[in-house]
Amino acid sequence: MKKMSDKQGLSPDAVIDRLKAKGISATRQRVQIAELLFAKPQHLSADQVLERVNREDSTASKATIYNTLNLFARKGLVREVIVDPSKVFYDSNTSEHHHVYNLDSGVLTDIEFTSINMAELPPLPTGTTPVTVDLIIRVRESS
Amino acid sequence: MKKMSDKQGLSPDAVIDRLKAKGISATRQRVQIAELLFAKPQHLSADQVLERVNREDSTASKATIYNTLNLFARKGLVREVIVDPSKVFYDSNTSEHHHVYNLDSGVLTDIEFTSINMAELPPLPTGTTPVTVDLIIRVRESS
DNA sequence: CAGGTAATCTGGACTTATTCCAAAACCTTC
DNA sequence: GAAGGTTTTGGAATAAGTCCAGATTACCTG
Ligand SMILES: [Mn+2]
Ligand SMILES: [Mn+2]
Ligand SMILES: [Zn+2]
Ligand SMILES: [Zn+2]
Repeated sequence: MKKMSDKQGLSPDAVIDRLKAKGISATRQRVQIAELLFAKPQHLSADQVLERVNREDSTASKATIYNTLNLFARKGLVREVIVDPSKVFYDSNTSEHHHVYNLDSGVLTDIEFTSINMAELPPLPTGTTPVTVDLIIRVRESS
Repeated sequence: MKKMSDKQGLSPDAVIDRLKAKGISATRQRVQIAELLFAKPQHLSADQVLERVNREDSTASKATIYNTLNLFARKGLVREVIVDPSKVFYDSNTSEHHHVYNLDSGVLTDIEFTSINMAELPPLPTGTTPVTVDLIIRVRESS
């Protein structure tokens, strides 16, 4: 009987393949971080990744967490979401979508790309090409 | 002959009125910061405000710059723009508009609100009300 | 397997935007 | 001009993120 990975999400092998597909060598630390991130679409800060990776048995240092998240972002495995001036969120949902940020709770939620009807981009400053388009709706608890 | 303010922009009195209209008492430091910001629509970091306010004669401390920018933001006189994880921009253009952020140069540019055709907002998480909607297009020099 | 080389990881120091604090300066009112 | 609230201020504190130089690990070749 094949053992499935603990939680839902990709099997370790699938994670390794995903890293290798981007030309990233699959070290122990990288695989662990990737397994955590790719388990489901989610938004985690570097601190949260550090805490969760080290919660169980093995460990990864703070420097490695940052190195790895930056590497993954550069390679397109995660998306950096800049909504809170005090920390960056790393988003394992790499499909096109937008965000709702709850200023009261700090919770970041996805919004379907299609539920926002945006015309094509306006003329950008000359000599520039778009890299990312982010729509962020900040909300408050409507007590 | 009425003396106009140095650069273009509101006269000192107009600035003071604008502060008072928001219930902000017009101290020397606040007026100076407001004069700088309201001179034209622009995007400045706290550091840039500190540097420019203190470049000329009088002074304001770092703590006061932050206090004042946070106060102005809370009162709606400036808009905080979160595009760079390393610093907040304060935007003296309070009309509805969007932003282009040049990742290479760090320059932040306005985009007409109307040039983006957005349908009404999608359903937000229940129990929340929208506060701000920000569209940010990150670009690179297309060398 | 062994040795050599490059890549990766790590603890801890460092940087830096922002906030915090308690004392000083300022304003307004009697 | 004393009282009392508000604002400012220098400097300390906080915390995300980066840097660094020395291990550790991975990979390659024979
Ligand atoms: Mn980064
Ligand atoms: Mn703020
Ligand atoms: Zn997301
Ligand atoms: Zn703007």
